[in-house]
Amino acid sequence: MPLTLEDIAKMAHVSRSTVSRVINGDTNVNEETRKKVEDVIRRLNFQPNIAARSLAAGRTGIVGLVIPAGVTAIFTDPYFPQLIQGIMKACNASDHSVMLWLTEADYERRVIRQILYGGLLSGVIIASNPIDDPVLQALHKSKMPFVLIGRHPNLDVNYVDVDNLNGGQKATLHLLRLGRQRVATITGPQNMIAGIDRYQGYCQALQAMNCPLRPELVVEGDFTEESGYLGMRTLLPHRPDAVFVANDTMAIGALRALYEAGVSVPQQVALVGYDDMPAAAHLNPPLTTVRQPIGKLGAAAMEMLLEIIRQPKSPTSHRVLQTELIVRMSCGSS
Amino acid sequence: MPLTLEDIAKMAHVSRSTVSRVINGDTNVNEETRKKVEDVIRRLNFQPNIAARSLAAGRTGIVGLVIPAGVTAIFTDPYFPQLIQGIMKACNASDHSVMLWLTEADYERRVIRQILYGGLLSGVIIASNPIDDPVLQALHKSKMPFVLIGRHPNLDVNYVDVDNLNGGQKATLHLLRLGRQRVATITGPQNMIAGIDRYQGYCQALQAMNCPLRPELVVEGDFTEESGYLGMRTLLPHRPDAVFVANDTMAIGALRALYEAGVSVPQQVALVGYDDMPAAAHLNPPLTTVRQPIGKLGAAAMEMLLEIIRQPKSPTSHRVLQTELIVRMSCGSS
DNA sequence: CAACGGATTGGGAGCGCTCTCATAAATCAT
DNA sequence: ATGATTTATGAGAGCGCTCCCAATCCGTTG
Repeated sequence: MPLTLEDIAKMAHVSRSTVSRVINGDTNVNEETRKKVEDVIRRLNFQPNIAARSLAAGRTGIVGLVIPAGVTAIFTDPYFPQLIQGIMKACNASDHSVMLWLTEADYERRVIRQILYGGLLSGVIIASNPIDDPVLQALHKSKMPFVLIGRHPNLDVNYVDVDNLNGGQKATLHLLRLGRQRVATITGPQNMIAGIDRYQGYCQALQAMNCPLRPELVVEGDFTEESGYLGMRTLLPHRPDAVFVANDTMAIGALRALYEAGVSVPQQVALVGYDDMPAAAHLNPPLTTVRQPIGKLGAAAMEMLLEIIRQPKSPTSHRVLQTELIVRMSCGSS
Repeated sequence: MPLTLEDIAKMAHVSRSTVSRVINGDTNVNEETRKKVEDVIRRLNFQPNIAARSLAAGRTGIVGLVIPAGVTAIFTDPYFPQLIQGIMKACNASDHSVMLWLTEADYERRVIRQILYGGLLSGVIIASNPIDDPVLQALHKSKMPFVLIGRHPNLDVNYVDVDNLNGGQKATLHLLRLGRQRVATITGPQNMIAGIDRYQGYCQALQAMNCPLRPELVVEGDFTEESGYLGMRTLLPHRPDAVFVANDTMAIGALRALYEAGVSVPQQVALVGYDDMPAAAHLNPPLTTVRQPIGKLGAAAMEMLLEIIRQPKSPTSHRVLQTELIVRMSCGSS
């Protein structure tokens, strides 16, 4: 039913080869012939069979996007959709398509196999939250071009990231400069680089201001609302007067705990979040937070991947985007 | 570099055909032979080339997921990730893969071409928000198996949906039964079926309770926070004592408008939202809302699609999931 | 004992495309 | 005018798989 190269060739009175040349932009085609063929293609709405092309040529114009499904937090805040949107924009612009893989542990081996040996992908973008993600490991050992979203502490891989260290630092410094004495933090999971880096930023800010790092003012969360709520309850007895929460979703949970405990924000406890999710501006009080350019991050990843596919042997490349502190009322600065 | 059927065949001392049979679960294989072949496959981590299989057999095990990118609201609340997650779960379980397409208007024609003529897809799930989505139209005219998420008022197509009419009805009735006299609504866009149905539910509830439908108590939003805020400001002069807001994101906006105007919730104005997004429980006051089983909806869509792929000529099938009213404080019922 | 049938297996064709090579036509240098 | 080079096109092979048909083997049956 669908048309083939041969059909187009017949209609344009040329050979299959010539049609192929036209489609792939080969320069060795007579201008007139090209016009003729392009005409037929447009008129019949012809689309070359992707599978056949893939088989014959090896390249496919399809990139994989791998997201670990274990991270439930990803599905409660808009990080993930924004990321995808950024990637897809860049994809559309470069005439590529995306295959999506949510890797649940049960299917991990299959996913790896399909990605590496299925022969369908030109490259992969992997939003690898856990540092020791098996898919990442497999990818790293293979020669499949790929880009990691979020830097990796040990592996020498291509990545794009936001400057989480600096972001955590900015947030904490802001609270410190406002005169807060006991600045606590609810961190992200310490097996994810974003969680680690934001926490390191917190530590460095304390150091820079000559404040002691009090272990009782540090609790680890996992980016979920629930863990923010519990974290805040753990923190409360130690009387913090400010908290840097490593993402907005946890900040919402923290806010709930504070509200229940009758603690006023920002008077008694100031709060700074991270992400600037849309709801942040509309919390009560509006949340001061660190904004990260998530859409841009996705687009940057895609651009980098295309570059790597084009130039497979180039040295690993990194791209780090900056964050911005959005001051609202929860930090009590105004 | 990657292995082929032929390689496996050689190692197992059988023919390419036999290996193919084993892989595809053909019963006409000697038990012993099967074991032997499966062994080699497992040992070498062999994965048949998807492109080649697709080319030879026509079927691919890949389904397309089409989401119109125009709908910005999709990216501010977790509807979309939850949907994807539901679909992917069903996909993993059935050994299928997903290609993702966000259709921006600029690339619509290309997307349609690739989906229909690329030869790579076994079927398509389309979350068609606008009723007159061109991709939907094209799909409907083609013989590509597809399932629509959200029913369609005119087209006879396969779909899964939640019972938005009933949901809107339940929410409105709840307010009415609480004794509210002037129940307003901020609707979703009236070119999306979800927006339409929830509004119809509102109308039917009024009717059932013999309340007049007052046009000044109805404003149309577009599912964004901003439109909820503006909608509420439009409504305020007409002194509603309750509002059914067609999604939680708009409810957050409405809440902000009420807060700014110094109107107390739920004392002066009661509020019910729709979606039960995770933040809903943590707003101030916690939001009464209609919960829909989004993940299940995605899984149901995938299951239906698999069914249709298997039985292409069966009559169109529909599946409607029910909603649940989650009562919290914003409706003032307790 | 020849003919027969089912259970297994192997081989060939072909899916629609790209790529290399051969050919033909056109251009250039000598 | 002849050979050499460039430009434009076509033909054939082959990517890795599935599917169909033929071949083989074995146990049955008349």
